Amino acid sequence: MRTIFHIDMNAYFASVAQQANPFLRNKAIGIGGKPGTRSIIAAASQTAKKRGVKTAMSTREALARCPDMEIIAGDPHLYEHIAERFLGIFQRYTDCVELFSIDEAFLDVTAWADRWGGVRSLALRVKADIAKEIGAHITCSIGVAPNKLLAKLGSDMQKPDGFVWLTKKDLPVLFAFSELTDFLGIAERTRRRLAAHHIHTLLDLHYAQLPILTSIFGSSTGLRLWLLGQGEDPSPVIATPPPSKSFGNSYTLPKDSADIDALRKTFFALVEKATHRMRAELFLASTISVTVRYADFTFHGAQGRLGEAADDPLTLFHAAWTLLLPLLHRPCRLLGVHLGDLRVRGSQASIWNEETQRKRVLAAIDAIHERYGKNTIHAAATTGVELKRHVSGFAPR
DNA sequence: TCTGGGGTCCTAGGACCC
DNA sequence: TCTGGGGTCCTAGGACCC
Repeated sequence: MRTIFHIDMNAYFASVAQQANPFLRNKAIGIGGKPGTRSIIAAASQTAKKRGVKTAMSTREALARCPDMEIIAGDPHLYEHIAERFLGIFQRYTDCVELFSIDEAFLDVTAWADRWGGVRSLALRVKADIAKEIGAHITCSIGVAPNKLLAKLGSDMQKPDGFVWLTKKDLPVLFAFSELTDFLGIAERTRRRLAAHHIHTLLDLHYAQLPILTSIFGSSTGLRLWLLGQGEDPSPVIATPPPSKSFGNSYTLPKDSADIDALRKTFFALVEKATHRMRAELFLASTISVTVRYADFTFHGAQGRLGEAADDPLTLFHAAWTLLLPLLHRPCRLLGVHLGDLRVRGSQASIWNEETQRKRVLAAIDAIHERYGKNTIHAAATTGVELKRHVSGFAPR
């Protein structure tokens, strides 16, 4: 039997803001985009939550419910920096820590809990370390269970600053009092599909036959759901983060637009951003995909394979734009680009001067962005003059 | 003046090959 | 005139997570 911790930082982005700025403490704050930018609340303080603000609510609706809520811009670098620090704390207590997201982690403490005086004592130590070293305004909820699925359920059961220890013996009670969607991996669509087959509760799922579930959902998802119905989750805690598989950026326009020139500029900036992040991790992309969300909220996309893996924004932009252009026949709400099928950039020096020169130019652009910010240097292609020539040279597959 | 942005994984269906 | 089946790759889209 394994002993798994799931540690969830409470209202993480909002707590970080309140930890950093004492004036924000005990106030209704929400982390989100500027009002007027069709943004949502990524995190809300406890005070704001009490007033009806929920995570992922549109900023507009949140302000309607809580007019004096202060909207604070997110600070991704700070979140990452603090996440590294609590990762460091967790790693003192076990060698098996999986960072599940920026504010959550799974710990496999099977071999370690006794060494730290047992499960409860270990949980208290972790909480104490966070309070002492990161700040008393950043708290966490800890769920403990024999697998990740139940540990995650446990951390959700008591917020903020919770501690819930679940064992197999608790399953009948859990199944009787939880909703299907309380479990990791079941959201609204799956709930509806299950309901269409007369599976409405966790007990229904518990008694559902595996062949039925696989016939509805396919072998992989069907098996996962069946295991979920048994309270089982064999997935291990994976301590080494897997390499990135894609880099993407998307942007919701302040207003729906069909203005090709304006869309091109916006899109170029997106490709540049994704490319820059990819280059920073020394990858080249072999596939490129684009997405559009229209005013009616439907998504459409296209993808293509590059003749040769690339990492420079111009090549990638020209490829992406060729794919995107046919999709821009009606007003767009969102544009997105994803770079995928990544390969590691080789270190071999090019024998061609032109290639070396190109790489130097790109390195210089990266350095300028790094030092002076993202908007300091742009390709002439954004003016549209050189663009046509390049675009005609690319054939999507 | 409804509904973000970063990801991962899965599935369905078609093309193509043997 | 009819016509299997398996495998792989590719694309598009869906579902889910925080």
